[in-house]
Formats: sequence, structure tokens, C-alpha cells
Amino acid sequence: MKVTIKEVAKLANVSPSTVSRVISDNSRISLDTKKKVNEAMKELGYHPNAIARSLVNKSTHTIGVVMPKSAHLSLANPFFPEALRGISARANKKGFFVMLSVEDNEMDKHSNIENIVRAGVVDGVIMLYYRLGDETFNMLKDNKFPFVVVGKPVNGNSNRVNYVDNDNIGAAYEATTHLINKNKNPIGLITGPMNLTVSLDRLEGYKRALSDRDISYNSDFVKESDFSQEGGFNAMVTLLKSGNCPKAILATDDLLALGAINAIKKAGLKIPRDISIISFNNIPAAEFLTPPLTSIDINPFELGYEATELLFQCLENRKSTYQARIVPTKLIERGSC
Amino acid sequence: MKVTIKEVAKLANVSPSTVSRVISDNSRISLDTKKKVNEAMKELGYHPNAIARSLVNKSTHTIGVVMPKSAHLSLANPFFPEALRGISARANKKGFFVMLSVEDNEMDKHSNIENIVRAGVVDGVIMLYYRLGDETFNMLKDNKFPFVVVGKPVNGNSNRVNYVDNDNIGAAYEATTHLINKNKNPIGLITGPMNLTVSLDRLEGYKRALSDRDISYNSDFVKESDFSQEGGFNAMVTLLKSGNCPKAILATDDLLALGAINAIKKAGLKIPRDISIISFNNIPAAEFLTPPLTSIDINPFELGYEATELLFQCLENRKSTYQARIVPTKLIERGSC
DNA sequence: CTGAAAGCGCTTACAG
DNA sequence: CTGAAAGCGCTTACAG
Repeated sequence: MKVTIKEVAKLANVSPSTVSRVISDNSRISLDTKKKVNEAMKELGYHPNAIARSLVNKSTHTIGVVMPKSAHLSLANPFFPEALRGISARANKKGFFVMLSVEDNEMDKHSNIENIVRAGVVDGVIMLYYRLGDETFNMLKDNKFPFVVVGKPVNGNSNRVNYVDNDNIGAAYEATTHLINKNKNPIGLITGPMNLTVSLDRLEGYKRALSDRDISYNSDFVKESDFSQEGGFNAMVTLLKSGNCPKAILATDDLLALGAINAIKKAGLKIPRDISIISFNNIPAAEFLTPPLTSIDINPFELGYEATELLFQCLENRKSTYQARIVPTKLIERGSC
Repeated sequence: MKVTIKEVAKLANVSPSTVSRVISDNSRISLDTKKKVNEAMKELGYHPNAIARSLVNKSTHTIGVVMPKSAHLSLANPFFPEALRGISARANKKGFFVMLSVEDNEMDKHSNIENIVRAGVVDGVIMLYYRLGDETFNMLKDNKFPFVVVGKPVNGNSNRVNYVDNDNIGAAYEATTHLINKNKNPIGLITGPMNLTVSLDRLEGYKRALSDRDISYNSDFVKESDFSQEGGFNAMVTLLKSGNCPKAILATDDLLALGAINAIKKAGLKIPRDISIISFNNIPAAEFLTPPLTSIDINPFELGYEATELLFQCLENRKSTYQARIVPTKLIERGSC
């Protein structure tokens, strides 16, 4: 844990520079000394100090990952841990470390990730969300710091930033069409906060699907809420009491669907007989609900994996060309429609 | 992002040492120069480079967190993300960073966390699990590296390691007694892998509760499985086919319960009429199942928070006194018993 | 193919 | 109260 390059050098009878060169597998080192040095390293249990290395290389070989502060609401769904797994998998493969930053309301002035970036401890960052006018996003962009976002930054920005996302418009279109094909009408939409692009895109997909079937869009059927079960419950209650309750619901998140289902059951209605429901994220419990919930798998592992890959690309070719990557979704049909 | 202490020194007309001293708020610096230097720092947008600092201080101000490789099985339950939140919250408060290490089967030779520790990029680590004969655990212990485990390392070890855990024996005892009080007998146990202390403890609590009520223990009623829904399903099927099926089930994890519930329903039986069920972790979907699942909240946020606090303690007082911290659990009664 | 020297951006005895 | 110097553990031109 504390043997340095000097001690290795001494034991191997070479200079520290030489040891450094065999570590980096420099080609112009004789096989002989290479062997000698390697043996010395083994004998002493030497491991290069990454901090010292970072200081001279100006690269820490670590990427920062930002999780939104509202995460505790939807942290319950598998998106974040799965995305983290994907990021780790890709990062490990390249010998990179991953530093986690959970946004924290209680922080004074500077956000955790801002400190991380300013302190120079990460080479790039992955944001696991996109929010309109987000400070972290702006800070990264203003500093021209390498980063990629999981989720689509809106229009003006989207061609000047690296991101990976699902085709949320397409997925919502597919889900809505699925409902239309079951002859369910009207169709309600229970969505997460509208300052998230993901919400905007899913709304757009919903609208387009309606329009393509000549169904007129009615904003009374659209309820915005935070990503909580209570939110879903309340939204559904409003819909139920409206006097013109939808025959089907598209929920933007399974947690929302969980709440909505509860409201539907409490109203004495049956799923899917009276009301069908379909949602996003495909939580593990989905197949164990009664009836099992039809849901769209958004492939969070892949989202994380691709984001990391993309980040590595920007770290390598320092030219500022931007890229978007789309990860496919999959509608898992079960019994709720 | 790249202004150094030298430039600040030049602008403020002092030496780098002085700048360094005002950064660390050294007491014997005159208010005058303090002000001068602070202004220079602000003007240049200076932020100390954490890497350089780490190198001289031999402390990185970051803690490593290890998630088990089997995590993807139970990553679906809120334990890991919640624990991570707790860790982050405590770490941020102290200005520490958190580095994440998801165990990875595909890694050659050295595990990711071993690389992290050897590279000297973390001051201490938190293990989010304990497994008998675990390599990471042994490696940390052998190197006398500061770490705390969430979960109880078995007997021989437990007084020579820092850990935080629930009272799993007590919690399982409470749950089993809860079932006995409902006149349910026999009671089956569906448990996770027996190389985890958590499983051992919960089994122990189950046994003690039976014993205290003069119910004889029968290992036929105990089924071991991995932490998956399929595992729970299969275990329950075996129980159902045994000819002497338990009237109640204690499951060691909600995911296991999910699978078991499915098996029970498929067999045409009703919960709780025919079979009661209670489990651990209190996943968000628990209250939305039919019937809602009675489950034990193990307080993962607190577990993470306390573990971090404990780690900070060992980092400070370098004496090797070990400590255990117990986080309370809470049985949330719903309709499944 | 290999070594001596300078330097990465800080901190901290040691003087004064 | 403040500065010059040495050093944390590496890497990398520059010579040879």
C-alpha cells in the first residue's frame, strides 16, 4: 500500500524513469530489464499510485455520474441502479473509476458535482436526467467540460451536446396505438413533471398516435404529477371524478401506474375490463400485480453503457462533434390492457 | 478549471505558501493578506486541485462503496439505491466524494475494488453486503484498510470489524411471532443464500420464535434460494407439493415473496385465507399487491448513513477499536397475514 | 535502450 | 505573520 517507484528502482538496479517505462509498457525497453523490473514489482507488491499519476497526466481515469435529487422518488424503480450497472460495466472494462454524485438539496451554494468538477477529480461526467434550465447542465456546458446526458436535451441544445436516449416519442406512440387498437377511447395520460424532456416526448408520441387515428386531443385527459405513487393516485382520482373518465391510461412511469391502479380499484372498477393501463419502466413487480401490468422496458442498463461509451469517445477525440445514440425500447404485453 | 495557486499568488503579491495558508484558513495570517488573497482567488475563479492536495496529504477525501455482483438480482429492490443515498448524504456533508464499485464477474484477476484500494484513490470503503469467505472482505482486512460493512460479519470476525446492521434475529423473531399469533402453523421460511449472514440471522430468529412457543423446528419447511422471483416461486412450489404445506410463509426478501405469491395464486389458493405471507424490505409495490404485502422496513437509508458515519470515525481516531451499530427495523402490517 | 532533471499543483516544516 | 525550499509519487522531454 505504500511502496513507491523508487524502491522498485533500487531493488531492480535501474532508475525510476525506467520503472515508469516498464509500467507503461514502453516499447524501447529491453526484455531483460523489463523482466528484472517486473520481478522487483512483484516482490515488493508494488502498485502505481493513481493520484500521482493523475497529477502529471492531468487525467484521473474516473467519470462522475450525477443522479437527480428527486431520485429518491423514483429511485425505487430499477432505472437508476440498472443504469449504474451499465456505466460500471463499461467503465471497468476501460479501467476507469466511477464517482457518484447524488444531488443534495441541503448543500450550500455549490452542488456536489460542481465541487467534483472544479476539484478536477473526474475526466468527464454522465448526467442521468435532463431538466429544463438545469444548473448542473449549464455549468458543464459553460465550462466546456466533457459530458453526456441520458435523456434528450431539448431542441436548441440537442445538437450541441452528446446524449443517449430512448425514442420516447416512438415508444409513447406505440403504447398509445396499442391502446387504440384495443378499442379503448378516450385515452388518458398520466405524466411526470413537464420540465423533463422525457415527459415532453412521451406527450408528443401520445398526441401523434391520436392524431394519426383522427382522435382529437383533449388536454383534460392529461394529468401532470411528480413521479410518485401518490401522484399517480391523485391524478387518477381526478380523472375518475371528471364525469368523462378515460377507458385507458398511459402512465409515464410504473410508479405512477401503481398509484393509478389503486385509485381504479378503490373506485370499484376492474382492469382491464373497465379501464386499461400501460406504463413505462417495467419494474420487477409488474408481472406480479393483479392483473399483471403491461409496461415498456426502456433498457436502462444499455442506456448507461452507451452513455459511458459515448463519453469515452469525447474524451479521446477532443474535437467537438456531437453525437446522439438511441437505445431501443420494448413493449412487454401482459394483462392490463 | 486550470488556474493554479501560483497565479493567485502573483496577483495577490504573496507567495504560494501564503495562498495555501489562506485556503486552509490558517490562523496566523493577517486579515489584510487574507482579504487580498481571497479577492485574487475570486477574480481568477480559482479552485484548489484536489489531486495535488491528495498527493501531499495522503488522503483523497473519498470513500469507496462496494456493491455485490449479485446485485442485479436484488438491485430491483430499494435497498441499494437507498443505502447509496444515505452514504452520499453523510459523505457530502463532510465534503467527501463517493466512488462506486460494482463487483464484476468479467474482471480479470483483480476486482475493481481491489484496484481502487491499491491505486490509493479512496481513504476507506463501505461494503454493502457480507458473504462468508468473501475475497474483498479478506483483502481489506489483510491490508488493515479502513472499512465498514453493512451486514454482520460472522462470529469470529464480528468483534474485529466495524459494521452496521439491523437486528435481523430480532426482526425475524418478531415476524414469526406475528404469524404464530395469527394462529398460522406450520410456518415456512423462504430464504436467500445461506452464505450471507443476513440469511443466517433471520433463520435464527425464526427458530427462536418457534422454540419460544414450543413449536418444533422442521427443516422441511425451510427453503433456500437466490434472491430472485423465480427462486421464490420455485421454493413455494416445492412447499405446495410437499403434501404438508405451511399455512404461513416468512420470506427473507420481498422479491422472494413476489415469486411465492405467484405460486400460491397459481395453485388456486387465497392469501391470507389459505396461506399468510410476510417478508423483508418493504418495496414500494408492496402496498399495491393484492392483498397488500406485510413487510419489514429495514431502513436502508439509515444503514448507509450510519455506515458512513462509522467509517469517518475510524478514519479520524486511528486506534483500532471496533464498533457495531444497529439500525431499527419496522414491521409494516398490511393485508397478507 | 536508459538516466538525470524538471515538473504536475499543492502543503508544511524550517527560518526569519 | 510570511517566504524559500523540499517533497508527495509519478511521467516525460532531453541527452546520451
